[in-house]
Amino acid sequence: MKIASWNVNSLRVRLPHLLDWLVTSRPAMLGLQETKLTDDKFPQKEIESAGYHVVFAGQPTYNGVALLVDAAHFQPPHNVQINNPLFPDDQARLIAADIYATQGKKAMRLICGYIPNGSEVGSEKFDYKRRWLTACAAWIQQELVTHPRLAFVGDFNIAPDDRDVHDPALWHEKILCSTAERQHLEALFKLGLSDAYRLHEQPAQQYSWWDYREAAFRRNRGLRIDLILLSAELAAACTASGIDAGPRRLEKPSDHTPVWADVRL
DNA sequence: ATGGCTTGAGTGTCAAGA
Repeated sequence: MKIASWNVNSLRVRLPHLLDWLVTSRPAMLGLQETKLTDDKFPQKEIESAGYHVVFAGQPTYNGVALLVDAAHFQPPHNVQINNPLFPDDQARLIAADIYATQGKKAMRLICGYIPNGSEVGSEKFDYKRRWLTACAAWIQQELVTHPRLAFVGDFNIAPDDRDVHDPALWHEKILCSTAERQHLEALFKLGLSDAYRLHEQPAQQYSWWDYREAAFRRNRGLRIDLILLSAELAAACTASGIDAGPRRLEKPSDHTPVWADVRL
């Protein structure tokens, strides 16, 4: 069963890419970020026609997250939580749900997050990112108490270490790569979550995001900032993980590409 | 080099992303 995450950078523009990817990759569960749609404009029918249950939380212009679950194997999401109950936020950045198999067995708690970008180290938005991440860790800690099988997927807007950066010198202590941001990620690891990508051997220089400018994708000047974090129980059941750069090669792509982990459920 | 693309909003041009 494939668990995946994709920052689509406008679901209105990227819907054809998403529908194609659902057919070719058939993820069991998928978290989307940057849908950039209000809920009245969400393409629910198109996604349901592709065989997926979907829940979503949007706002005008920015942010927006969604969870897709394969309707052939799972019930519609239960106990849907939008945003962090410990952190009042007018930005739509988190959605969580309990996922049950059609036979009734609980599969996991699935959380999709669009972590703030932070703009620039030391800026007001950077401060928001840090407060957001502190509250996020407190909430995840609570969630793990009741949900030992937990997957937290999303655009974390943090490259875990220098292996995840095309040019570590260029990005040294810059936004997405600063020590402070990496410590927030470490705090999530200390709660017992693992970066699914690093559970398995991986080719060097694989990234999940490339700037639209200066032919960054062609030159593979990217960062790995889209992650699948698994609780210990799910990490033990993770058989493979990777990044699918295929959608980044299409016409009018998202600047992010899907990341995935295979988990025995 | 603070640009360089892309999106949404909205019709001129800017904010925001990473």
